[in-house]
Amino acid sequence: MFTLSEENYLKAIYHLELGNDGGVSTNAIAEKLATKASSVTDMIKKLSEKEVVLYKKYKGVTLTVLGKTVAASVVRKHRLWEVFLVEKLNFSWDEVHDVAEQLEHIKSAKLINQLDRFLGFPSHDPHGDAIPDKDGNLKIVAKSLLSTLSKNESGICIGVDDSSSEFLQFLDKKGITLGKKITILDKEDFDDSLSILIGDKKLSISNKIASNLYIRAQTGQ
Amino acid sequence: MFTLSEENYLKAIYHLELGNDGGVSTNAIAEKLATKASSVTDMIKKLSEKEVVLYKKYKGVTLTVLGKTVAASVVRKHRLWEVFLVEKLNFSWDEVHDVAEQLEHIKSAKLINQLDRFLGFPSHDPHGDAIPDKDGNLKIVAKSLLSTLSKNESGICIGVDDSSSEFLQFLDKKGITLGKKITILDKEDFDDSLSILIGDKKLSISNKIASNLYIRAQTGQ
DNA sequence: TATTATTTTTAGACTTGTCTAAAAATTTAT
DNA sequence: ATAAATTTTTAGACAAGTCTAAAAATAATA
Repeated sequence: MFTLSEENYLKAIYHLELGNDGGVSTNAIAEKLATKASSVTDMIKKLSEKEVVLYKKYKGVTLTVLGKTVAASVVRKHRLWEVFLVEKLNFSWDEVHDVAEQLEHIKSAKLINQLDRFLGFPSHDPHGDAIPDKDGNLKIVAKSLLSTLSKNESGICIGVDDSSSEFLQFLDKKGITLGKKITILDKEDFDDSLSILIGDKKLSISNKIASNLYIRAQTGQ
Repeated sequence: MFTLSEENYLKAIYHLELGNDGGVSTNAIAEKLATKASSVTDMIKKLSEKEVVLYKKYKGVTLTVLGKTVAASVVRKHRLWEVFLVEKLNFSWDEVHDVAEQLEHIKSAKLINQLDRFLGFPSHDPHGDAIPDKDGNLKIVAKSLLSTLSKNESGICIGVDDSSSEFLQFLDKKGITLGKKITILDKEDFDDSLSILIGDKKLSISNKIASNLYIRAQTGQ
C-alpha cells in the first residue's frame, strides 16, 4: 500500500517521464509538486526501498514496472473521476481538477471498476487525455498541435496541453470543444496567428492558443 | 479546515452524543476509534482550541454548535456516498462502509450538493439512517425495535442498529430489506424468539435479530 | 471515610512528511 | 582544466498524530 504522498510523487514522476526520456531530476519533481528538493530526496529514498523507483544519487529516478503500474492506476482513477464529475454531476471541465486530485486516492478496486462500467468505459477524460486501462496501458493516438498544421489542413480537436482554468474557460467562450473539426483558413506570418473555421464559425486565434490545442490529423482534407 | 483525523474524532463524538446525554468520555471515544485514551486527550485539546468541542479535564467533551455542524456534514457525505455506491455502482449494503469512510473526507461543497441532486435528494442511506440536510439537521422518525412489538402488531422495516457485514448478509439471505412490512405472528416466551410474516413468507427469528431491526410503527394493523 | 479500582492526563518517544541551512557532487563557463 | 554556478544530498529541526509507561484525578467499595 502507498500513502497519499507516495502516490503523488509516483504520479509526478510518471508525468515527467512521459516528457523526458531518461531519468527525472530531483528539481523537476520538486517544482511539479511545489515542494523542496530536500523533501524530494527524502521521499525518493523511501520509494526506492519500496522498489517503485530506481535511484542513483545525483542521477535522478526512473519508475520501475511496479512503480509505473501504481502511478498509472492513480492517473486512471483521476481521469475516470473527472469524467464522472463532468458527465454526471455537471461540473465544467475547468472545475474538475482539484476534486479529482482528492478522489484519485480512494482505495477500492471494486469502486473504480464499477465507476468505469457506470461511465460506459470511457477512453478519454474531459481534457482529451487517454484513460489508462486496468493494467495501466494507454491507447496512444497520433496527435499534433494545431500550430503545426498548414493552411487548408484540418483535423479534430482531441485535447489540450495547458489545462488551466483560464485556458479552458477561454475555449468555452470561443466555442472550441473536444470533437469539433477545425480547418486552418489562413496563417499570419507576422505573429503566427491563425484564422480557423470551427463548425460554421470563423475565428482568429493567437499562436499561443494554437500551441495548446491537440488535433487528430485527418487523411484527405 | 479540519484534518481527516479531526473529522473522524468529531464524527465519533457526534455519534456517541446521540446515545448518551451529557459529556462523552475519553475512553468511549478511544474505543470507538480503536485508539488509546492518551491519543484522545491530545486530540481533544486540539479540538477544544479550534472551538468545536467543550472540554473540561476529567469531565469529557460535548460538541459546540460549530462542532456539530462539521460532524453532521461528514455524516451527510458518508451517507450520500453510501446511497451512490448502492444505487449507482451496484454495491451491496454490507460493502459500502469502508469506501464511504474514505469518500466522506473529500472536500468540495459543489461535489456533495451535485451528488445529492444526482441521487434525487435521498432522505435515508441504505441502512435506513437519515441523511442530515445541508444545515446538519436530521429528520427524526419515530422508530422502535422489532423486539418491542407485540403479537399481531406490524410495521415497516426502516433500518438496522448493528450494520456489520455478517448481520446485513444474514438479512439479505432471509429476504429482510428496508421498506418491507413485518407482522408479528407469535412470540415465544422461552427465548423471546419471534415468528414473523414478511411479504408472504413466514420466518422464525431470534431475539438478537429482532433487537437490531428498526420498525416504523403503523397506526392500525 | 479510607482504600482500592478505574479513568484520565502527562511526559517522553516514535513515524511521516516537511523545512532550512550547509556540505558535497555535478555541470557549465571561462 | 580550473573556477563558478547549479543541482543534489545531508544534517538537524519541526508539526501532526500516535504510542507506552507512569502520575494524577475521580469513582467505587468495603
